[in-house]
Order: sequence, then structure tokens, then C-alpha cells
Amino acid sequence: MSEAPIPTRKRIVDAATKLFYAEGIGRVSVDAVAEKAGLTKRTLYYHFKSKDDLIAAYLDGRDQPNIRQMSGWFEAAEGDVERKVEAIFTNLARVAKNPKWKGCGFLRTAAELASMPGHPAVKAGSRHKKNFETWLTGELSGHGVAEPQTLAREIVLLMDGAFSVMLIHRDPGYVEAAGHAAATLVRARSGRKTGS
Amino acid sequence: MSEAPIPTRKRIVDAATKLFYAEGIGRVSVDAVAEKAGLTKRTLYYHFKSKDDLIAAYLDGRDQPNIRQMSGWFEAAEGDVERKVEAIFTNLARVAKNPKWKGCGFLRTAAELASMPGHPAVKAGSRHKKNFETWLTGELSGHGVAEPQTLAREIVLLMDGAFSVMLIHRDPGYVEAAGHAAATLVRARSGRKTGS
DNA sequence: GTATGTATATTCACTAGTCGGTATACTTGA
DNA sequence: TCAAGTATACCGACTAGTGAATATACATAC
Repeated sequence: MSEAPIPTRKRIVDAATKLFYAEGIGRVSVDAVAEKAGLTKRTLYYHFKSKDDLIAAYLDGRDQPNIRQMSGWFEAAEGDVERKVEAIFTNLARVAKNPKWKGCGFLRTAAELASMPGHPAVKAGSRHKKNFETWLTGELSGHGVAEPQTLAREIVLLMDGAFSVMLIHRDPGYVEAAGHAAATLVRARSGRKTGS
Repeated sequence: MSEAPIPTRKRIVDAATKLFYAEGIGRVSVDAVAEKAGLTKRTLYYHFKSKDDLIAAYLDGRDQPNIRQMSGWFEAAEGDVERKVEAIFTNLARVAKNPKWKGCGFLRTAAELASMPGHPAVKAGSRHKKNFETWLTGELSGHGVAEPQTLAREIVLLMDGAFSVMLIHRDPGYVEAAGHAAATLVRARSGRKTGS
């Protein structure tokens, strides 16, 4: 009763999530995922028709948890919308110090699949980023910011830039710099009605 | 006399550059590079001690050409510094429409090597990004912008964000949005002496 | 000028292992 | 009895890297 038997499929996705995020999709074999999930490769291929499908499932499973984390930081922050936006970056800079942190799984996967634009995993990444942008637009709009759609996109660009640059320099100062830039952009659209 | 025989090492790096950029470092075998260069793998290993070294050489070779392209766009643009900065993004959006365009090779390589932070290729990428940031700082400073160092870093973040997001959405609108955000940040630091 | 020594540059053939994916058979629960 | 799920064992293709031999160029010695 209390021992809910974790479904095989979920065990596989959980194992794939840990390995793919930690090492990158290209450096993790299907055998490794099966072993981590505690079953054989044949069983994995019973539940997923290909590695590509498994990669897409991995990213689809990260969509909502990721957005929940960001929105949690946003809501927990005190102050006006400018402070709330900056809080996302502050928290990001904090967790990025953990050696287990390896950037954004969606962006890294898209980078690995740059030569396969239509790949299902890239599409999953695109959906996630759109979802996040839409959520942020709504928050900005609710706080009376001018041109929330444009601003949300600019903030997304700064955030994804911070993710990417961090993988090169490993310097959280870049995340904080992105947070300040985002705050500057929010300020430029607060109080005023339009910018140009 | 006029027939300068292209050195073997350069032929190898040229072949590696084309393949690594087009497919990603993990999807290109050493055999494939050797074949493209028109020699055997054993010869390649005579000139490079490992694939990792070859990857680093590929990125080192892209440092100056990349910066020259950016500075070329900057210098060719007419108008004030705000327009010149935006011109970089406008040109970027243009070339990004070419199907051969696969984002920033430095960022993509760093993403693939996220689990190996000290990798020589990641260091090469870090050097390049620093070089670009330094160049941009100098240009901004020369145009009398306040806090050129901070602004340069913010623009770099927007640019690298645009590179990364483009690989997910394949929508040049994001590059243009990044250009507008960069222009907004430049404007916030023009005419004034400081921002905070 | 021609024989010999030596460093550079290149090739063929190979190792030992990994890759994604599958054919076949077995177990288990309804 | 039968279908869903799992296991063993295997496939052909590919992987980074290497051993041993060889070709080429250019010295120096005679």
C-alpha cells in the first residue's frame, strides 16, 4: 500500500535525466541509462522506441519543474517587479556554484543537436522556452510593466546568455551581471508607458 | 613559387573546423577529419597528440577571425555607438538565416564539454570570449560611454543568449530583440555619467 | 658527387572496446 | 491461454588511439 511501485517508464526517465544532464546526451549510452535504472537495455527499448525519443522524454519531464523553480524564486522575492526579476538571477547565481550544476539542459541539448534542427528534443526545448517566456510575460503584465512581451523576451535572452557563458567562464559574476542588466531593462519600462 | 603548398597541419585544422562546426565535436570522428583532410588518421595523430588537442586547435584558430568579423560590422555601421552596437546584431540575424549557420562554435563546444570544465577547448573558448569582451570594452570606452566594462559584459550576455536561443527556436527575431535590448542598455549609459 | 646518417612525415593494419539496436526466449499475472 | 514485460546474448558499425614499417628531405663525410 505505502510501497508505491515506481513505474518502469518513470524509473528509466529518472535515470536518463540524471545521466543526460550530468554528462550530456552524446556522452551517455543507452546501456548506461538502463544500468542506472536497474534493468536491461532490451526493457528500455520496450518502453522507448529510440534514444532520440528518450532524450525528448527527458526534456519534456523537466519543463514544469524548471518553471516551478523559477516562479518560486520570483514569488518569494520581496519588493517591486524589478527586484523580483533580479531575484531569479540571484538564485541562479547561487545554485550555479554547486559543482553538479551544468547549465540549462534544454540549451545544452539544443547545442549538441545543432545539426538536427527538427529533432524532437529540440522541439521539446523550444516548447519549454516558450512556456517560460509566456509565464514571465504574464507576471510582468500583472505588475503593470510597459511592453511586457518585449521585455520578457529580453530577459529570457539575458538568462540564456548567462547559462551559456557560465559554462565557458564558470564565473557567477556573469549571472549577476545579467541580473543587473535585466533590472535596468525593467526600470526602463516601469513608470513610463513606452520607450520609443 | 606561386604554388604555396598548404602545410599538413593547417589542412587538418581546416578540415576539423568545417566538420566540428557543422556537426559538433562529439559527432565527428577523427577518421572523418583525416579523410576530409586527405590523409590517414595516423598522420593526423603525428601532428596532434589527441582529439581533445585538435578540438582546442580548432577553436584557437577561430578566435581572431571571429573578432575581425564583429569589429568589421561595428566599424562599417554609420551613426553613434548605439547604432554601431545594434549593427552587430543586425548582421548576426542576417547570417543566421543561412542554413549552414549553427550558432557559436565556442559556446556549442563548451556545452558539449560541460562535464569537463578544465578541458583545453573550454579554456580556448574562455580566452576568445574574454578577448571579445575586452575589444568591445575598448570601443565603448572610446565612444565615451559610462561604465564601458559593465556595459560590454551585458552586451556579451545578450549576444551569447541570442546565439543559444537561436539554436532552439531558429527564429532570427530573437537576435533582433537582443539587438534592441543592447541598444536600450547603451542608451541608458550615454549622456549620463553613471547609472546607480 | 656520392655514400651514409638522421629527423620529419606518412602509410597500412591493427587493438580493444563502445555504440544503438534487435532476435529470441523466459517469466509472471490475469 | 495469452499478452505484457523482462532477460540473455548477440549484431554490424563505429570509436580513439597505436605499432611497425616506410618514404622523403637534407645534412655531413669522404
